[in-house]
Amino acid sequence: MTGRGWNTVRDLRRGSRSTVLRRLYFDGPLSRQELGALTGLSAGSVSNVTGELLADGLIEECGSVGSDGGRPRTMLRVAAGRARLVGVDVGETQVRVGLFDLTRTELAASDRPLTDRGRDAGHVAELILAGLADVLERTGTAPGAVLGVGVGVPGIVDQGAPGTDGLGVVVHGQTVGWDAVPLGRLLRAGTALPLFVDNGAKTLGQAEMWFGAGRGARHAVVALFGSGVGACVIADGARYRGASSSAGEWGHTKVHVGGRRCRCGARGCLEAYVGAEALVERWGAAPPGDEKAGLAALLAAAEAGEPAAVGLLDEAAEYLGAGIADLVNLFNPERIVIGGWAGLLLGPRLLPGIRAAATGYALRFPYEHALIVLGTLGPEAVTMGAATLPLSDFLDSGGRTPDRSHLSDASA
Amino acid sequence: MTGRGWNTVRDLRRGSRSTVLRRLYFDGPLSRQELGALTGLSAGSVSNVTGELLADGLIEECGSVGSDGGRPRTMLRVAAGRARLVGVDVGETQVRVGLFDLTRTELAASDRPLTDRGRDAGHVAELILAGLADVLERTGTAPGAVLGVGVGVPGIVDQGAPGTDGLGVVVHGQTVGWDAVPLGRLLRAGTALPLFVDNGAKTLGQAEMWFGAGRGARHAVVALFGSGVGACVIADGARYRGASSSAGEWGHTKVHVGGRRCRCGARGCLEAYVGAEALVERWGAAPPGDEKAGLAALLAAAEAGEPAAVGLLDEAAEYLGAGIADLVNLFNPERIVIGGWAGLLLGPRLLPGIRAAATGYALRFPYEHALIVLGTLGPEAVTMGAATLPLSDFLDSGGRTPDRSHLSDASA
DNA sequence: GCGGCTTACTTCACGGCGTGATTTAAAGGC
DNA sequence: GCCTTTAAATCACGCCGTGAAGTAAGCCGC
Repeated sequence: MTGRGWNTVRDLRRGSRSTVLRRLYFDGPLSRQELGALTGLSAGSVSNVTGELLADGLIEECGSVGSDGGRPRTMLRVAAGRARLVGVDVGETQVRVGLFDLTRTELAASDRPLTDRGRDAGHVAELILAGLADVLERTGTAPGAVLGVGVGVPGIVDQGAPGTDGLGVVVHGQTVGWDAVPLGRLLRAGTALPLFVDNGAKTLGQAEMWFGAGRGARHAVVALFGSGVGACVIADGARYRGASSSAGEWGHTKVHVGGRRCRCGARGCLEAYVGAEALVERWGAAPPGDEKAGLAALLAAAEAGEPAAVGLLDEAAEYLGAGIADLVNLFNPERIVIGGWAGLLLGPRLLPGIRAAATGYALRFPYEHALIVLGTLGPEAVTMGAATLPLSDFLDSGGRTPDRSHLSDASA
Repeated sequence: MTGRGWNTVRDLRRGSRSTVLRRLYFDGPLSRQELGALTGLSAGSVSNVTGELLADGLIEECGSVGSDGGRPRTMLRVAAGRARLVGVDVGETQVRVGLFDLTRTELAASDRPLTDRGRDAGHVAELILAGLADVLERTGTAPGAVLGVGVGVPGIVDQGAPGTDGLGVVVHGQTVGWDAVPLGRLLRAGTALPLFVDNGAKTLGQAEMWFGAGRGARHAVVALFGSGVGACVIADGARYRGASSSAGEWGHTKVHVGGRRCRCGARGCLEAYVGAEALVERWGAAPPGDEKAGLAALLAAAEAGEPAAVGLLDEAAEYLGAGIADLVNLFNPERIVIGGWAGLLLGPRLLPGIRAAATGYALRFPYEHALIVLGTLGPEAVTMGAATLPLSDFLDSGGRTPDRSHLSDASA
């Protein structure tokens, strides 16, 4: 433990650069003037810092707007083309690799279906590396232009010792049969790019917070409703990770002590009642195999008024409302975003029921301060969310382009 | 929004002073040498900062220890007598005001029973102010020597606009019938001292974290088990408050959707199964009136092997274990501390059952990183916890003794 | 179409910061 | 009594953000 690592005047500068860069990234083109008001920096410092960022090519001027008879404001924005980001979604049926510019425009993507070796981590690592090489080559992107590779995976991600550049990352994915898979090491063997690995649900949540329904909230919970149920907690503007990066396992909250058995082994988990897998299984009338098709069929049956389906969905709304009430009581967020592919599908139908149930189950005071909304991003946002991992690092560092000259000849 | 308020070199100094002061406060006497290693500051800066703090009288030298043939280290510690703190516990039957020195030695205390006007906030404010004047007078403490008054109250505390020095504090206490009580304004009318108000459970949790079973943990949850059930969440070393300061309402987590009715109006809350009030009521064999005596009687009956009592407590352990599993899954803490007066009473008996239940209900990975322990502080720690509120402000500010010259003639 | 006005931005002297090298202080060992 | 060892103080240096003063670049009234 070495204090808080905020000791030197140099850190002050890094902080200023980071603040300015973040503002420009999220709040679009801004003049130096506005930047000063927004960041609390003096006009002199803003000039100084923006001058540096301009010289580094990280930001650029983009026109000017008149100002009431005075000198017009020169607008500044992040230079989109300066660097690129890679996001990877390790899903249940495929591995998707996306290449983005800094303003999250997708330049290329590569989908590779998981074969039956899908549970083999080495195979997954190969697919990731192949997809990475593919998108880099197709877009003619030099490895040095890539800020980093963010990977969203199923399961709990143990970040290992800090400062090892992702090398110590270990993944525990009970549902895909990964037990302490050293994904960091597997990937590091094939690329020298900076690596950032996190749980896929968390990267989707991050995307929803940065670009979707969570924008602007400082305290929020993104509830992810898919085959299972998870959550991504944002406390004071930052992902809340907990002691070992596994915070937010909402799906295994107990809603019926001693109740229905869950795939995690315990009884009475929320997931055992409202997870897509559980819903389809409990309905029993869906063609087996394709979970998404099954859930869509369940929804269609409910829309058609079939009592069993209606009852199941009403019950799911009730349980989700109770689960969300727990989140409201415990985290006191200003916003709850319902995302995930199942949330996207069932959300419009379930939302009124969820709100009604949550109203009854949550404490009045925190509930009055919380807004329950549906996510606005589709499932393809997982890659984008994964790409926010290196992006976040980039913004935190104030736009340091790390010295990666060793990459010039190393292949990606 | 004005950036992060960490802009000037002056803030850097404040940060250094704060870091050094915190270290000295929590990790006892330290030499400048050790201080450097622990804070990450260079030897020069440590000398500089400690010199300043010595000149301000905030710290003092206390002997020296030899060092292997070299110049001996001069030890430094916080000067206990330099300033004083007041902590107030607004309980269900009395108001307790405690005066402490900086090292939390209690110099004086004043208990005032709540009359039947206990639900009247104005009356409570009068008792607090009377107790405050009492302890100050008995110890001959000048108001200017008091860093601030921390008050722990039942209910949810809305801090109001920041920077108003507690003036905007409003308390919503459903259980004591307080609806939007402007406690800040009521107290400000009687004292000019800095005010800090928070939920009593949270102040007790803070005390447990600083001086009790939570010491040293960065991520922890203090589960408070009393008449009702609450929790104090510590994320990354700091109290997690949420959007409107009401985070941690663990007692109303749903353990049985649609189950037993809770005093909050909802059904199936944890509190309705394991709160002391609920336990005594469900047992039915206790003399009415005194809840603590009733719970003690229940415990005695269980120790004597009476089946109804044993069953009730076993069930409570099961529910508490499930509730703690929820906390482990959602917050991923490294430690869970069970506190509160009922926790103090029943803890030793319930702990094995709680651990067994939590093992089964929590996910394996986060549970392996979490330790469930009993609190070590008695209920009188609420006042001490309340006193940590001004203390925390003092340490954060790097030991600024705020300019309160206007207090010299103002009575407390 | 020219001087004044308004607004945006840049420049710069200043005080303050932490660092790291150097110097001074204070012990023990021989 | 001198050398070694360790702790702490001192100081020049480079860098920071501020705030005041100066400059750039448009409008407006005449």
